[in-house]
Amino acid sequence: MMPSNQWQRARQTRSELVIPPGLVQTWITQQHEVATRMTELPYPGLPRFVAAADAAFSLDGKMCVAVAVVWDREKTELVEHVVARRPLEFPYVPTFLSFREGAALQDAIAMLKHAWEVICFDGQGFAHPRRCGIATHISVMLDRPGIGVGKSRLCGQARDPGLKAGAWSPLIHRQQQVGIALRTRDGVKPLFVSVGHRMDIASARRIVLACGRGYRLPEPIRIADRITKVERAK
DNA sequence: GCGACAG
DNA sequence: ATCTTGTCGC
Repeated sequence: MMPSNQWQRARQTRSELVIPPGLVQTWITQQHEVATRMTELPYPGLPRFVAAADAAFSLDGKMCVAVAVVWDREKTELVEHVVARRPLEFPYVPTFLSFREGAALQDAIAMLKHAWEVICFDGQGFAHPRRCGIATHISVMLDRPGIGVGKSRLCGQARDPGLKAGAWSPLIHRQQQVGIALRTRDGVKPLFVSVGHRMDIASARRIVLACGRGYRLPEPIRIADRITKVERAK
């Protein structure tokens, strides 16, 4: 049967993966339901143990390789990292990233033995058309504080923040602030930070900056990203 | 109908 | 995300 959506047709040639007819509608329903359960509240102080989760593909492109780490912000050192693998079932379709990578990421997070207080994700949280990016989706499932850290924008518009590290500007989507564009390093492209769950944007900004070690990405995500590229070869 | 579109 | 060469700047 021919794919019904243009984006599905465009992607399947390269990915070989197809989304069964009707599944997208149930995904949209799930996202609305999960968004309903998200809570926004200030996170007091700064967490000592910050987790992060990131994913990559195996070299043959058939597996999702997920890495979760726990980083000690006070000692600025990695205390744990774990790896989980799952077959890729769906192609990448904008706004449905969590259905492609979410299961593997949750497997990895569940493997962590060390305690953590906040978790950072590579992708949007509230800054999503249905306010349910991967950071919100997984954080709500875990019912733990989470932050979305995107390297690029999914939706909304933001003025370019000042050039100095720490500068930021609100990210607005449909008259609503959904996150911020945050300059984490002088002169480099800003990050798009948004709330995942049990968090507010001021706290998220504070925490992301507190995890910075002079690079664009906060250290826990940068470390997870690096491990991910080593593990995909195995 | 057209353009935009996390990883 | 992944592929992929040289190039610019500290």
